[in-house]
Amino acid sequence: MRAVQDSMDVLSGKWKIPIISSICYYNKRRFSDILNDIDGISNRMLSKELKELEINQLVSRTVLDTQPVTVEYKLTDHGLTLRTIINQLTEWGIEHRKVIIAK
Amino acid sequence: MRAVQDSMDVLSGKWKIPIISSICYYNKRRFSDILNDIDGISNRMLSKELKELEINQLVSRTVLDTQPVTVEYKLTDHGLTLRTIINQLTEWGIEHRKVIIAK
DNA sequence: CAGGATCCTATACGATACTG
DNA sequence: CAGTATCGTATAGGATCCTG
Repeated sequence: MRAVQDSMDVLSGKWKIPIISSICYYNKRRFSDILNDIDGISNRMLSKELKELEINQLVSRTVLDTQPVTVEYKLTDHGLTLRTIINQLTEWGIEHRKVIIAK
Repeated sequence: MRAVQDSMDVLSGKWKIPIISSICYYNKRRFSDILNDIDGISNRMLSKELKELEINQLVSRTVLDTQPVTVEYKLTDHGLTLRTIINQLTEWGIEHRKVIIAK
């Protein structure tokens, strides 16, 4: 189980996967856009989680020379390897909903 | 992002995925065996998480008529649909470890 | 063996306000 | 716009002991 626990150490929590999903879906995504994509997240949490994802090399941060400043997030090559997992989790969420409602 | 958040509502946390992995790997698994499979989990947490997984219809519980009582956990059909995701998360954990160490 | 009860701590998370 | 600071609450989780 060790390997899967390593994954969850990085991906667990309420927001990591949704954040990665947002960036993945749009390829590049600005802070405020991610904030809007994800239902219920606060700027404090988004900031904190993005920092952790950066430390774990899943996400890269680029400050754009605009006025006012905007910041663009992308998935790193390593982050992109999560793509199929994200897609499957999305499909699974839809199916899961049906199962629970059916009961 | 809604669908992936639905998934994470059910799967998030430190232990759910490792628990599912353990049961999935062995097909059937007893309480004490899962306890041993997963590094660092307490019986309190295992009990609590299994109950939640049962409520979400991912796991089924069977009390065996032995002395003393043993309890066997299996994945439901719905739980089994997580199989490929679990496998990919396992592989990803291994790769992630390499990436982090390489840095 | 499989848990429940109790108690306690850590941290995840939320709300609001502020700044370069 | 993209955060940081501060504060407060809730929940996750750990340790230990107990029981049918």
